[in-house]
Amino acid sequence: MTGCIYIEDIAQHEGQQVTLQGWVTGRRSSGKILFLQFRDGTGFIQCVGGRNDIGDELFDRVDHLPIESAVRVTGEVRADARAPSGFELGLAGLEVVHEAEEYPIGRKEHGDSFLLDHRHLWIRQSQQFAVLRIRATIISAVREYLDGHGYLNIDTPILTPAACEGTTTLFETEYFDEKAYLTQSGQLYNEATAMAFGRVYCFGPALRAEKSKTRRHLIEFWQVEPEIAYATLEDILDIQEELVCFVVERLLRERKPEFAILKRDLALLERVKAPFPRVTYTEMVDLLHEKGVEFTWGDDFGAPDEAVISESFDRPVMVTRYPRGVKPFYMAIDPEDERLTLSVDMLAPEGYGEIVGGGERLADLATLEAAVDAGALPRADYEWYIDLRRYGSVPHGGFGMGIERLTTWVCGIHHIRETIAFPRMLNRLRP
RNA sequence: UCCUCAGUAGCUCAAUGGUAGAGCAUUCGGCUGUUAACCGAAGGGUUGUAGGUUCGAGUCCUACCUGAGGAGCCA
Repeated sequence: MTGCIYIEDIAQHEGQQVTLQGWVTGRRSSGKILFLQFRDGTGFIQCVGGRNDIGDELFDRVDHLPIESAVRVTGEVRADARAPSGFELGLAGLEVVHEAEEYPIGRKEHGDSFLLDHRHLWIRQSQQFAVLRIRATIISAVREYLDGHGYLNIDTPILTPAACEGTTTLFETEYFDEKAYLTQSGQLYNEATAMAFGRVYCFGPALRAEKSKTRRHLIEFWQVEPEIAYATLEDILDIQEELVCFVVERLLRERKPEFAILKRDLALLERVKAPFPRVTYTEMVDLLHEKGVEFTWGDDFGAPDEAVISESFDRPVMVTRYPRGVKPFYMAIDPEDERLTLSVDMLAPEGYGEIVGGGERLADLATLEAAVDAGALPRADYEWYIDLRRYGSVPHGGFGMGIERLTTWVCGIHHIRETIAFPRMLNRLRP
């Protein structure tokens, strides 16, 4: 709209008369002067209006304007230390575009359940604004890194005939005359595209019908999955580390205002620099034992174990070479110890736990065939995947990075549900 | 699926087994620099559902429903 500007550009207009279009997030008045908290989707600003500046009629109307009413405000941009954002708008005029009904979300505390029921409105609130803008920048940075390093984006199907990782529960749907399942991961298809294009990644939703009910789980989550032909486990470690550092660096450059809204301690993020500690699963088991945690070698780390590990480091830690029993059938076997896989999980610091999982894949035909059979997987559905080992099979690997887990950690927030606009959780499909 | 906790006004929560209350929000009034403003007044209730115990149940018991936290599983 001509003549209108956005709050994110407000600093360039100091001293000028501008028009903003957005919504009222709050107001206070003192009879002769009123303060209007205003947002436009790019930021928040306070408008100040005197009764003399805007006239009695408008003053009284604005003084009774419900929260979240849509308005256009016109006035002079002023730098003012008393304003929360450093700038405020000296109100000269205001046009009511739509007067809202009584808004259900107040400025006092609310329960989780109430807020989730009103998620379509909750996302307007400043904390959610900050988290979702940081998420968008994470996605943008991930793509920027991969696109800039020779990776080709090739997305993989959502509807699939079989599980990628046989164990987890699948969402089942009808596919004309047969059953299909919603994807859990693009992993297997990535291996095919990597053999065609060398370096690839897919980015999209993953759906898991797990009855998980924790603050680290979503039924529908987004992940980016790079896959690289000729990559070894060591290569995968380097790439993960570089990618995470790249993303954090860009966030620190571009999203300071959002981190300020979240009151995030940026010193913790500034420490996220290579090299990340690299330790083996077996070494981590020893660490747990040293810390007095009861743990049996061969088990997978539970959430409390991951928390103990990730609290022991001041930056993400990469745990390698998990036992075969806790990793999917397609993981490559460690040539130095066949009880182990060439796998890696990256655990975020501050107790946030796993944000990346990956490693080197099985490249040998006979070993893969045996693994498929041992997993009791339907051979017919995996025949195309096994085929990849017949025509120019090479060492290769990749990883999946969970966008919401990464966002949760980077934002320093408590629950993963706030990192996606409309979270799908157990018992929650709406809104 | 299992364990724990909770459900009372639009929201967040109080209320020894004995008259159902506060703050916020709403409406009205006051206030010229507020930062989740403040001051005064008003309206607002089938205490999640169904049974049971009791002279008397928001409170105790049983079942169910809904939600939250955690476990397992995973990104």
